[in-house]
Amino acid sequence: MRTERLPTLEDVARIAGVSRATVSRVINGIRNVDPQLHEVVWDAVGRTGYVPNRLARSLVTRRTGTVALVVSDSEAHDDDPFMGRFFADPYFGRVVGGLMSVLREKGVQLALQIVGSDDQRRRLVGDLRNGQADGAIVLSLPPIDPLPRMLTEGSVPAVLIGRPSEPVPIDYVDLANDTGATLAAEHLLARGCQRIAMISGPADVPASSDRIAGFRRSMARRGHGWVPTETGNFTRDSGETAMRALLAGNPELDGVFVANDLMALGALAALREAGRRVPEDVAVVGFDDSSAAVAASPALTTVRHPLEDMAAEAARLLLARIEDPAMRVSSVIYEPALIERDSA
Amino acid sequence: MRTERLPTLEDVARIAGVSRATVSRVINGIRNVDPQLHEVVWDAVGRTGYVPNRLARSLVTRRTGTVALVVSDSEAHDDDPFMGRFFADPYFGRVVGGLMSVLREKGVQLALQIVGSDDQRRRLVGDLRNGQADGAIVLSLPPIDPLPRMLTEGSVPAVLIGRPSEPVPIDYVDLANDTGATLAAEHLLARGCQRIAMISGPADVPASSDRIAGFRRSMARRGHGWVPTETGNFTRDSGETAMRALLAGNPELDGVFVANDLMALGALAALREAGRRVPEDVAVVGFDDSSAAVAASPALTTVRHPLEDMAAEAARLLLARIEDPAMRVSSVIYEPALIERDSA
DNA sequence: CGGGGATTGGAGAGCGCTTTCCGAGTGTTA
DNA sequence: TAACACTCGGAAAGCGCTCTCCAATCCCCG
Repeated sequence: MRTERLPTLEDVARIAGVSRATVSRVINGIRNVDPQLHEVVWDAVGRTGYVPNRLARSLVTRRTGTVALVVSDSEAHDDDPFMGRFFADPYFGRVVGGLMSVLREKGVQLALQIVGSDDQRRRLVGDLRNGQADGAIVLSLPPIDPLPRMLTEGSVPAVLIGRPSEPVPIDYVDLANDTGATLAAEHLLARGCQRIAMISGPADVPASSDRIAGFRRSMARRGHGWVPTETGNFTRDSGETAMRALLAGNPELDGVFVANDLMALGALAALREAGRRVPEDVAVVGFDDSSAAVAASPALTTVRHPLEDMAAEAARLLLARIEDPAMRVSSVIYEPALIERDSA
Repeated sequence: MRTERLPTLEDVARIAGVSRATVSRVINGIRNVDPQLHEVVWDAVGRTGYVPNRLARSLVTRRTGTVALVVSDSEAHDDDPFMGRFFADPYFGRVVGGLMSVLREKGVQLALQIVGSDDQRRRLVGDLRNGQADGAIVLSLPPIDPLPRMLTEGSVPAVLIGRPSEPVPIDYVDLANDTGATLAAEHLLARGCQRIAMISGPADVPASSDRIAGFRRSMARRGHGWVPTETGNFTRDSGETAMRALLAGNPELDGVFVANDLMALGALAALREAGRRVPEDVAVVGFDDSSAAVAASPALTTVRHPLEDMAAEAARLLLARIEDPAMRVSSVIYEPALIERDSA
């Protein structure tokens, strides 16, 4: 590869017969530059094929036009298949899609960052403070995560998707998970289900515990003080396993709320295997309204989680905070809705 | 937000009582520095909480430690829902997961770039040449895409996932799509299917046309010179529509090869709706072995597309090319395998 | 026709880092 | 002890850009 040097501002300036400063002004549209010169400069830019060097520009402006999408994972179990699962999960894609829908038109780039250890988190915050990116959208996976606090302490503009596990003055967007669970409970009850069980996610992550709490509370209010529950980890297989366990312990069950669609898919398989018809014998309500819900058969009745919208809102919030770091800390909570299909 | 200036190399040097150059050497582990000084410097780094500024470093080293994941789309239909679909598709996540599995341990970042117009492509190539990233992994969606050629002409290290639509001297990884289609054909034939149809993807994208060609060729060799075909666009809904059309024109059909799992899901729905049992009445073979395949009911017999592995290999290839730009252009073709499940 | 204000272009000082080039210090050999 | 080869740290020149000064030019009005 020839190291043919690329044209720089300097080159353009020489060709246009003006100073670097002038070219810079023209390119950035600053101040009134004599229209004649203006044209001469653009002409030179065209002839040289000049492209501004973003790195150099960022170094002085302290702006990169990039935001980081940080996935904060718990300690990596090394050759851990987890991240693979995470990326393949529709969750990740939906978030990226939502973010890009607003970032793209603003010409802002997205840089992906995975941190799995506190050391990596420290390094990340350091880089961010150094202006590696203008801000961060954070997807926090571990039950308790020091990252949000580190970010605020480093005064790095950041927005979480999902509420922080411990109270931290940081912007976030979240779903009213408890309301969603309530919707599911009421639907199951309204259908006439009598023996209702639940397949939950890990009890220690906020989104999951909110769903558990919301579901239990609603059921208790309607006289169901005890809800048989099995815990999964949001994967399809764990849903299948949980459903089998539930069936073994509660053969007479006629309704189940599954804390996400992927697990519901597994549950459906286990039910089919056990010869139960859905929804006739057992009604199933999922959560997320991911693409899996409509792919399932029967199509899943599920709680809609407007993840794309939430991610888009997170992006907007982040952009606003970057613009005005003194902005009041705010959070946006989305209301879920029940999507009725065939499984309940 | 206080603009408390972050410690720089200069500060560390002052505290350690040495010159900037020395600190730089210590930090980058260059040359033998007196072990004593070495320690003094690290101590100063620790005390100040110094973090090197990657931007500044990149500006001089011409290395960013970042590779771009470029999604080259056709002209955006503006408020086009397409990108949303694309990100939500398991395809995107699987690629990201595969890439990260390699990049992560090398400490290389991934920056996401979407280009929808030739203008954006030009700008992208310019930025890349300017060292915005060390190289690019390209996901090319349009039937004919000038990007690969632009990249090679700009001598930007790049690797395509999927072969280029027109011959360009560029590294790529691809799947032997035709072989995959052959696998599907033989399986259907071996099952004893007599009237076999196909739901293909858009005829103008390479991956899709290879599947069509491979399938037709294999069928022809076995005496089936004519294969009823409907074209979809790789979405679930298009698969459903295509299946209906196929059924309408060929009510007696007993086997169908669907060019990806998502469309197969739709086909399954259409078959169910038409009262056909799968696989008893109609055998269905999908393509990709995405998570949708196992989620489907009946679980899809499908052609495995090792996308994660391919993406990982693409990342390795890219890293190698960045290291040695003169490296011979190479391509890696993966062999698909038939995964037998319940639908055929 | 001269002076004040407004407008415009240029010089140059950085942004934070790497790296070449040197000179000074150390050890080795004849 | 002198000559030589090394080793090691520091000074300084950039990487490509922005932006603050400041000087030059222009216009308008008295």
